[in-house]
Amino acid sequence: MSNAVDIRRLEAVSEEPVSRQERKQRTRQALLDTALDLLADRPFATLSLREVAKGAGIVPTAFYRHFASMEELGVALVEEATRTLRGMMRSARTDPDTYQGMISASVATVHQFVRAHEDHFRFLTRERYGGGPLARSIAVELRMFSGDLAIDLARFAPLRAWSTEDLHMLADLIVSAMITTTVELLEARPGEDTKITGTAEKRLRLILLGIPHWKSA
Amino acid sequence: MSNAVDIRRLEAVSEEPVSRQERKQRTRQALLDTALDLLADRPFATLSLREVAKGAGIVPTAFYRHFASMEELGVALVEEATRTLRGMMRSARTDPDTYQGMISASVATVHQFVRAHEDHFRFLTRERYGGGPLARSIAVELRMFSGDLAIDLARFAPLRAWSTEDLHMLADLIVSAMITTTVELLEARPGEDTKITGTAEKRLRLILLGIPHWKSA
DNA sequence: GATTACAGTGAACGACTGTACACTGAATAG
DNA sequence: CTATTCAGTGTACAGTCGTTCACTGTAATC
Repeated sequence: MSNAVDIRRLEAVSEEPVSRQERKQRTRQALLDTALDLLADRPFATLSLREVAKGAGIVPTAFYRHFASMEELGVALVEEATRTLRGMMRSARTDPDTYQGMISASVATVHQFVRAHEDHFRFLTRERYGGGPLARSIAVELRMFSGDLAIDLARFAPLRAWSTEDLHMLADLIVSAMITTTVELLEARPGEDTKITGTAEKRLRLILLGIPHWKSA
Repeated sequence: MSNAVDIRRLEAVSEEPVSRQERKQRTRQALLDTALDLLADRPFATLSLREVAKGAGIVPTAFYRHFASMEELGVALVEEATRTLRGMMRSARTDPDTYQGMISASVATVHQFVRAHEDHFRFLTRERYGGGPLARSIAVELRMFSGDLAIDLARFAPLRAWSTEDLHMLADLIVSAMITTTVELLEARPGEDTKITGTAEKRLRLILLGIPHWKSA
């Protein structure tokens, strides 16, 4: 659980001199980590400044040395999580080999990233639809994600003739299918992963099957 | 805004004698309506018992005459909202005419129901991924919804040979596309509706285009 | 070596939270 | 007509909340 803090506190043991900047940055990260921990089973709006501060091992008033408000902490969290998201996008960009190869590679990438950064993805999927100010900035980020995907898709031979509008429609459809998969993975009990990724691949295959027969009207 | 209460309070004007049961049921409904109002821009977990009670025109302690806790109020809200959802499902069940007719009719039904019950759909989409105990019961309800859709789909000629597993995969895909559309409608600025429903129809068309060429794996 | 900058401290505040308890008054039951 | 039921009242209490303010001790600067 929230033991990240205690580990961090051990830095006194290692003999390397820690600059003030480094110390500050570590506390800041401890705040972010604590918040992410607490977010495992609650929406962001229910976090209190005091409990985040306590979890990070500082007194409530010291919180303000790092963020002007909880909302600002939330924005930083969105940035951290979307960095992971962009990393995933970068990993998934692969040479258009076969349809099937591309599908299973993409699903595998999503699977791997979700499992390696569960808290980031949980945060993003939770707060995306949660209302509040974070939802808006996450929506912007997801739109960029979808836009990038549309650009990638445009390079595929069967899609070269598609209008940008249709490409965005397709990209949105793929993204929302992937979000569904992400949520399923986050809610899965152990051992259900292969079933979920299998269904995810089927969904993508079905979508891509329609592409050759598409007429925009 | 939250004037539902005041309207309700006018019942004293109408001369019909109101039984005690009726009065109680009205207050209960006022609590639900107030909560739904407050949920317009905040997650459920941030609602306080006191403000819901105040909005319904009763003192905080009287809240307990109707619900044992806010969570129980939330469960009642899920029931109310899913009643709307089932109503939509019933309306959308139409004779399998043409593909295109079925698609535009379904999208039109979703559009109409979302606009007529924005607060219910906002509540469902927000809390579905919001964590907490409500998310689970909403997930159960959505799975039933998806299951019903799978059964309906099985009646279509091109889908008669499909395995139940594949039918569920297809139903889930359609449901998540529809949820995306719902969220888009709820976030839309006035005038964007036709663009959104247009895209929604395209998404469904693309999905259905793949069906004739499907081979299970 | 003296001075400054600043991350973290600790007490105090007013506002708000859920809930316990004893109550009132009117619709209902006998 | 009397007794009971029960939705709603009002007070009170112990917690938690965000934020204020004056402070301390040490790393960084001159």
